[in-house]
Amino acid sequence: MSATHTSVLATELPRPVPQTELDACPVSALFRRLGDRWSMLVIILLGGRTHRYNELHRAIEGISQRMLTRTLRTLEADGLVTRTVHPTVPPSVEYGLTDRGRSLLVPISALADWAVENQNPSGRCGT
Amino acid sequence: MSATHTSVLATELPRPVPQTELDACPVSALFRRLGDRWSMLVIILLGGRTHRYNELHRAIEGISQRMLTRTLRTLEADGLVTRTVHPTVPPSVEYGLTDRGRSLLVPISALADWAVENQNPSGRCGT
DNA sequence: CGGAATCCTTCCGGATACTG
DNA sequence: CAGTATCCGGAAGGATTCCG
Repeated sequence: MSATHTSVLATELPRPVPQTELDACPVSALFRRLGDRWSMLVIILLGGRTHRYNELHRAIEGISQRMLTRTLRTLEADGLVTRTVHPTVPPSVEYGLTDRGRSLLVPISALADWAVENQNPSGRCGT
Repeated sequence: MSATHTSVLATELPRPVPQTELDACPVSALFRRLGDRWSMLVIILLGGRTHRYNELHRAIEGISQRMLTRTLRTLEADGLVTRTVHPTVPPSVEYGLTDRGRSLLVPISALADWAVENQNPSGRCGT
């Protein structure tokens, strides 16, 4: 295919973003991933026990159906959350943490301890 | 002050968001706070040694001046980063971590270990 | 009950230009 | 050198409606 042409009309991108090693930082990527509005709250709630969809919806209080579904689906795709559909009528869907999800709770709780001691006062998670 | 009037032309907000206990979760708030595009990278870089402004600007490569300044100022306001102005000419500004900032690196590194083992392969931070 | 689809607003963050 | 000021596009996320 005409080899390495590097013509003036270059096909290469006009430097959209040089993230060659930006998101290569794993902990930065993880913070970005879980730093959205709801992911951490869902993980912490599911860390206690499994929850059904509407159970999460009421427990979090303020999340929209749209965002609850999106958050759960993304966490599932990341291998942190399990989704179990019970084919009853009406349907029942139960969410929980995977082994990886539970293993994440360990460093999370270390960070939580730091947050409680160093940041805002009166901190509870609503669990 | 005409007591609790609650007039029809109420001055109160139309329910902006019921975050009574949403951001009350300290670890969720911390993730939100550090889950932006640049904060973690800046913290990690400053964890190695102090840096001058343009030093950070070149090291991160992709951050705009606007966001670098904003990120540093917010981290400073949170008591995680120090800002030292040397009144030379041309001016020189040095950034570093506070004691609190360094203490944060401990639980961060635990999370970093988890991220390296469980998430994306080939992870380095560019330090 | 547990969503999906659509619309609409807010805000994060990049690009650019200028300054002490 | 170390910022500030302004403009602007895209992504995040809420509200509402409809569906199996």
